[in-house]
Amino acid sequence: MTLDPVDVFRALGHPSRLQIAQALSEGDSCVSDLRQLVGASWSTVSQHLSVLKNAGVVDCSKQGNQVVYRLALPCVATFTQCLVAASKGQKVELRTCCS
Amino acid sequence: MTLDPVDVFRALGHPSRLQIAQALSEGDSCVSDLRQLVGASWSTVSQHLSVLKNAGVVDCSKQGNQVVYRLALPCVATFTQCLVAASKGQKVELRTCCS
DNA sequence: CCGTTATTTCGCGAATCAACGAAATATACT
DNA sequence: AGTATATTTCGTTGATTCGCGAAATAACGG
Repeated sequence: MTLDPVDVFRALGHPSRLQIAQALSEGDSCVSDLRQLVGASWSTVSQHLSVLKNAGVVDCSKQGNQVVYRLALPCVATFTQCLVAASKGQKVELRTCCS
Repeated sequence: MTLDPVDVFRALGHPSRLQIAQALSEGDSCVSDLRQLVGASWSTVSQHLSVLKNAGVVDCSKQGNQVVYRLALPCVATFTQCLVAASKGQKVELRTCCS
């Protein structure tokens, strides 16, 4: 859990992992929901979540018999929105980053 | 030059490339300056610049016999600052992103 | 045109990453 | 304890990335 900026970028530099981060920006999720979202095997999704967690992008807690993941770096959501907007040629003003 | 968010993250997910992006946020540079900065061979630096350019993070123009690179996505600088601050446990308010 | 400087492209071996099934671990329920 | 569900870890195999030297390109000055 080093929170090295390079690790954050590398963690998000994969379609499934970015998709997971974007989903978590809308609310916490358990692994099965995320598994359905990205459409990969349990082990693959778990590995992706591990990468995101080690980079400090997400963290998790156990609730009952399932593990709930949440976005630990909200600025990732705003930055990604910014990139998505930029890819459509739009300009975006973002008030806050990092919380 | 797809400007796919995943490509942006992947491009920045390498120490040398992030270093280049951060340097360019302070001002434009030619390739030799960037080569000295990251301390790699010409071919390696050129390849890194190519990755950044294809992702839409930087662009370049020829001035005389040298190629000058500039940061095409200013929000990368603010987001990276945000991550650096977060890694030190600080909170940061950023007014604007993307321009 | 020729040499020089600046940069990119090519090709390759070494290292890292990705995805998955199988096995292991954890937790809850009975 | 024993079973079922949820998730992670392990081992492997194929794909991708990294870094570099050598060769190719581009632009300038003589």
